[in-house]
Formats: sequence, C-alpha cells, structure tokens
Amino acid sequence: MTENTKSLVWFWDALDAYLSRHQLKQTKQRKIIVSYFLKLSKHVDAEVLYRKVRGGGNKIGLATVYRTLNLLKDAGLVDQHSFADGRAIFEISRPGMHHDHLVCVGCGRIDEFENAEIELLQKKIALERAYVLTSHRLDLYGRCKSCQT
Amino acid sequence: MTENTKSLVWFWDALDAYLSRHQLKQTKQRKIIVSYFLKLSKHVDAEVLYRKVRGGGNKIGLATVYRTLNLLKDAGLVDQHSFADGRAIFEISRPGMHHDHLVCVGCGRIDEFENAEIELLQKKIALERAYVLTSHRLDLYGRCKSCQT
DNA sequence: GTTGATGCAAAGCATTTGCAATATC
DNA sequence: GATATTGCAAATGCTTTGCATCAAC
Repeated sequence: MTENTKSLVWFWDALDAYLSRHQLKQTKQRKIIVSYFLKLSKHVDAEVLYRKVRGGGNKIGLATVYRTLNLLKDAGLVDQHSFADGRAIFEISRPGMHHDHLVCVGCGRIDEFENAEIELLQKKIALERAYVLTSHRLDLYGRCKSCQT
Repeated sequence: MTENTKSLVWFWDALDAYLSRHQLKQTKQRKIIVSYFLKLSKHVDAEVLYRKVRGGGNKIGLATVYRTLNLLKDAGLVDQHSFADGRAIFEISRPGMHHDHLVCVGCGRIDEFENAEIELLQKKIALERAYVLTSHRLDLYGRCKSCQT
C-alpha cells in the first residue's frame, strides 16, 4: 500500500462495507483497479485508468474497469463528470464539498473551484422558474497559464 | 414561407452569403432542412429535426441533417450545446446574447436564463486562476413545475 | 462538365451488455 | 457448489465518413 492509498483507509473500508452489505464479492481485479484509481490524482478517466492498470502488468478488461468505476459510483464513493469533449472523468466524492471545474482546452488540465455566490444565484434562478433543482453542471473552458503561448 | 420563417430573412441571407462566399451549393435538401429547423422552436435535436423532415414527406438522410446542422454551425448561425444525457441540441445563435439552460429531468423541457452576476463571477474565478476563458457551460437540472408529481 | 452534395451503409467513439468460463463466498 | 464476476466480443447511441451517384453551378 502506498503513501497515497494509506491515507485512504476510509475509502477501502467504505467499499468493503458496501460490498458485503450488497453481497458482492471482493475480487482481485476490483482491488487492483481501485488501488490504481486512488494512486492517480483526481479526475481520472476510464481509458487512462485502464492503461495504468495494464501498464502495471495486470490483464484486466476495459469493461471491468468501467464496471468497477460504476460500482464506486453506486456506492457513492466517486462522482462522475462529463466534459464537452465527451469523455467522462471520475473523482473521489467529497460529500457536501461541491465544486465545479476549470478545464484547459490546451493541455486538458483540470482545476477545481467552489463559489457559494454562484450556487446561491443558481438556486434563486431555479426558484424563479419553479424548478426543483436536482443537480447542475458548471464548466469553464479556457487556457491555463502555461498554455497561453 | 411561413410566418415564422418570414421574420428570419436575415438568417437565409446570412446563409446564402456564407454558401457563395465558400462556393458551396444551394441544394433543395439544405433548404428543406433549414426551413424545418427554423419552424421548430429553439433547442432542436438532430433526430427530432430528421423526423420532422421525413414526416413532411421528404426523403432526406439523417447524415444530411447532421451535415446541414454542422454547416450552420460553421457559418456561425447556430450554436451547439450538449447536455448530460449525451444528446446535442442546436439553436439559432444570438450573438452577444449569451444564455444558459435549465433542463427538466422529467420531460426534457429546456428553459433559458441569463445572469450577469454569474458571468461576472466566472470571469473573476478565471482571472484568479490565471485562465483565459474561451467558453463555459452552465446547466441546471431539475424538475419543472409540471413534473413535480 | 466540374465540383460539391446526397444517400446509404459502414465506421467511430465511449460506454454497456450478453454469455460462457471462472473466482469468491 | 451457488452465485457474483470476469473477459471477450458484440451491441449501444449518437455522430461522422467513404464512396458511388447525382444535382448545382
């Protein structure tokens, strides 16, 4: 277990709890995939994760990577987010800590931000239009410092 | 020419100009597709437009609908927007009049809104992170009045 | 009669699914 | 040993593309 994953014992615990609670099985591919997922920084995309796993010498199918990611999503442990280019990224869910993304169109880098004022304004807008909000998506696209020629 | 399209002469003019400027041809399928596009209200999706066109007794391929929509997009006459469910919608571009969307997860209805304060806050955030913004996307998902059981 | 446009079917892309083989409980 | 899981390939849904045929200039 690496430095990185060591601090994420809660994640493994929550996953174990979810698995037994749903009589799902603890398999070695799930362990491998999850540990690579945790080793990658935030904003993991399925293809990249798959390549990392394969690169580590494990012969696991892409479908299993997707299935595992979906499992984590169902368990409420990760959030899925899809960007304008069609790819989806997964990140460890930090309940109550909502944030939005700033995506660099040059290098693909993703930064996060939170803004309470914006959230408030969104609620106000929904209220005015008589919508009951379930979620929202705010992505800012632009060039990060190092991609501004 | 219907009521609806009559008021959109500028659209046809701009399209004609674009076509000749790029030595592209004025075809009957383009005319048909565009007139159906203009007849549909805002937020047109390719599949729906295709069905309308076919419903009108025209045998035009789906690919041509997509090609025409992309042409309009290249001409700067329509904007494309894609929602969380993967479908894309096209709408007449109203330069300078940026707006965001409120999407009903129940019936698929789409409302629009603009909020200068939010735009301003976005600019502020980008500035703080040293990003040069190129675009953004803000979608609010929820249930509209008639979908609140 | 060039050159661009169309229709169709095939290809892409990211993701999901069916199914027989296999690992976990 | 029952049942969930895997790997693979095939299927998906939306959109694009290749190509021979056809229409616009």
